[in-house]
Amino acid sequence: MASASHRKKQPERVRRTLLDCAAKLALEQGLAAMTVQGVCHAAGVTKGALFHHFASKQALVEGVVSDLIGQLDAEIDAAMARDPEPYGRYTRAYVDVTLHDPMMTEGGQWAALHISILAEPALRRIVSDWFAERLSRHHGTDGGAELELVRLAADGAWLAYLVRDRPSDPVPALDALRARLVAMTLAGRPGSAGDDRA
Amino acid sequence: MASASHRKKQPERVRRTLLDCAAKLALEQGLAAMTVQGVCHAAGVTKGALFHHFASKQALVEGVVSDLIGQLDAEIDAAMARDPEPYGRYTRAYVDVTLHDPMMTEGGQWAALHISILAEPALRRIVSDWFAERLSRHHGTDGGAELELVRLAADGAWLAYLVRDRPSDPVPALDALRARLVAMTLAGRPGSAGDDRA
DNA sequence: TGAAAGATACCGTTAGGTCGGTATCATGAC
DNA sequence: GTCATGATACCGACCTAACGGTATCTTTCA
Repeated sequence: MASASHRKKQPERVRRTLLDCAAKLALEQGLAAMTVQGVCHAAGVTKGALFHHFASKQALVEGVVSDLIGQLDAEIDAAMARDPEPYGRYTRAYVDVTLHDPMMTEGGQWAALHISILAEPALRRIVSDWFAERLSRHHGTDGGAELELVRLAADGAWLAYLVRDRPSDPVPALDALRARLVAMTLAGRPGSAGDDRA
Repeated sequence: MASASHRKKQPERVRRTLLDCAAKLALEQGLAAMTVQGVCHAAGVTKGALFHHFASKQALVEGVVSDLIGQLDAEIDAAMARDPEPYGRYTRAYVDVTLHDPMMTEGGQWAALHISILAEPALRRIVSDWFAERLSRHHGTDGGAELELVRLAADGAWLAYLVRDRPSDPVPALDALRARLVAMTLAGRPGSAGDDRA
């Protein structure tokens, strides 16, 4: 809040603060409502500083998105590391992370941001590329049709919990759904009975 | 295009034209890029006319959204009327309509608009209410957990085809997925074998 | 001292919205 | 019929505000 003038200069820290504040504002009201003035004010810095660190608003936003995706990426990696079963490992991690409580319940704010991201073509590209890369990387273990169905359902659930802007429902059957989806990934594995993978 | 001044006044027609042009522009470039000036120009009227028919831009946009939802609603009703099997009738119609080719392939333009709609809280409310109403109406025939899963997967597929901004893929396995989802709705019906509805 | 970091003041654009005016329409009286 | 009259439909110039971005000047650090 206080002016950062006659203070010890910490460029990296300011840059991080800018990124964090931008993410926070975007989370609260969506990307469209996020203004550079607002970010500067939240970060206790002036526009001069912001435009010193980021060439444009677009650059700032892309930085935020990359951060977010990196975070998601890391969480998925962590979830995969805890899973002994190779078949469908990525899909399970994906379901686990995207349908994890903090992601959904915490104000449902992630929603606004994610949607805003998808609304902008340039940012959509980033997400799209990440998805494609991740998918091709695990094609060997997660290429089955039933696994794709599971991931689609997870996306749909994410979307559904996103659309209901009434946070009255305390995320009702989310855990049940997650368990069911995880079970589906295991039911289709090679050593299992119902083996109908395409 | 020509000025509608010394012309026979047709308020309803102008209103409709405004709505249609707004929808078209929103489809082409997303809601955020849709400007009242643009709509007026496309409709061959001035801002005075627009703000005479709609109290604000928000009102115009809400009108567009309501129109769109009404259209979707009608398509679903039509699909349901063609379906003899009561169990899961709504879910099948939902899958059929949302994953229908024109909705997806046609320039992928619906995507931009739908996403824009979901990005704005006020509009999200409209969609949310419609969903809730429709769901509660068919709770008797479409309340099963496996049907919910099918609808979620349809939503996920819709989202997936929406995110890929590369229209290079000619909607690959869409028909297969649709068939699979429809089959799932029929497999779980009372007279069938796998009867595990909750 | 000179380059990086940040502040302050300013600009050009563009958007949604307003406002007074004008043309057209629906009436009812005569 | 037609003519006054009030309401509706529409025009078009103007307003205001906020946004992203720039230019320049000051402070801090190595």
